[in-house]
Amino acid sequence: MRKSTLSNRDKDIIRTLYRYRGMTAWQLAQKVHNTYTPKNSQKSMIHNYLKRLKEQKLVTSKKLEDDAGLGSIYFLTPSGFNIAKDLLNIEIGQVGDGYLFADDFESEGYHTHADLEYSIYKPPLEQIGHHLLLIDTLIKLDFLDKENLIDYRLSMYATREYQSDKGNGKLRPDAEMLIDSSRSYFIEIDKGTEGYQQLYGKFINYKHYFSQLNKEELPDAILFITDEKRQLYGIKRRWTTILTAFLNAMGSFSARVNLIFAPINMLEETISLEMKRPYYHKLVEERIRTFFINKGYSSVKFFKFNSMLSFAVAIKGNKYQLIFTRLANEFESLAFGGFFLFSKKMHIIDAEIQKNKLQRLGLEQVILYHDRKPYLPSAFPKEKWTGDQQKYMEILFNHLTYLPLKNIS
DNA sequence: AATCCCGAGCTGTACAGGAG
DNA sequence: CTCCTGTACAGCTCGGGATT
Repeated sequence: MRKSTLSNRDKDIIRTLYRYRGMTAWQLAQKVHNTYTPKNSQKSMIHNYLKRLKEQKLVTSKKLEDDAGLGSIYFLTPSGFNIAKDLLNIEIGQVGDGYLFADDFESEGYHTHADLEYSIYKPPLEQIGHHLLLIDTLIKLDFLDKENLIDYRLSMYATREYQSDKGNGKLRPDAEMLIDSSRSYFIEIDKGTEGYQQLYGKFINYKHYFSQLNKEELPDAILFITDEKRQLYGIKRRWTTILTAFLNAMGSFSARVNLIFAPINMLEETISLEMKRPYYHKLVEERIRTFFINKGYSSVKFFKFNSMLSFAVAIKGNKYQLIFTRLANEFESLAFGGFFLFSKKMHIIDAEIQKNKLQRLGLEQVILYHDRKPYLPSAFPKEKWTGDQQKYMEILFNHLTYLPLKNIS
């Protein structure tokens, strides 16, 4: 007979279900066996344990509807939930920031887990597909080949309430990710169910939240993750809708906070670019410099407007060329948002440079890319643009050069 | 007290077969 | 076909008790 005490495996499974709320047997096998592709035997072992835990009424499950895939989602019952709190040494009323990485070597006085209510823990059964795509994304992050530290926390910890001049609000991203403990990203799972108006409302909420933060507190980006199927059909159309809603809603924040869109099967290269972005910025400067020196300019200088909006100036005699430059991934917004702000501030920038008795030749845009050429929508839904954006877009497409970051030799 | 032995329970593998 | 259950079993650990 099996004793009623829990084995280490049982405990591991309960802890994992506490951290990730609800998971499929496959996802659980990935985490518990610490491999991205569990073997059949490892999977069947998880089933064995899950069955026993279900008999002990610590775990329950719900069959998935067809649209969310086959199989079941497993999660803790209220009594399993309480046992998990014991196993994780969660004290009554404990507050934790929810970041998972430090969990295994928790230091004195620092807690990752919080004493949550069961109702907050219980996975959202009406949006199972959405939740499972989130868990897939997080597990994929775990198994990335990475030299940088990536940490994340789920929405139950990432939610924040705020007060802005537009009133009180609540921001509830699906998850939040940290690279190297400092660069922060909000993660949104996109099942394609939200239309333009809902997306616009979502970004307006982000804008209100951002508007009451200090500059240093702004995240690097909002990461939109979509499922794999979308890559085959309609990804560009979907991206254009999201991008338009973002640029219309965010105002000047679209020049500071990036919006990055990636189907889950492109997560590796997207995250890999994010990890190396600070390093790549140096390469960008070298690349731009040689590009313009080769075009006959005598020197190239780099500046930042308001300590954030970077641009370059190439000088030839007493004339200069103004250069807007960005490193961009296939689907991201910063090149657009940055260019909008740059266009608005251009007269100030010009006036500053012209103090040195220089005469402007023109404006040129150079967008650098690493793996994939950035996708620039050829047709934006014009009727949705607000203000001067249509005009700026047309300027952007004028004199636009793409440069690969790596020298193609 | 140190050593040895045994068995209970834990862990992992394998396979048959039911349900959908 | 996949997901899941039921079952069998081998290897291993660990603890209790007997033997030295």
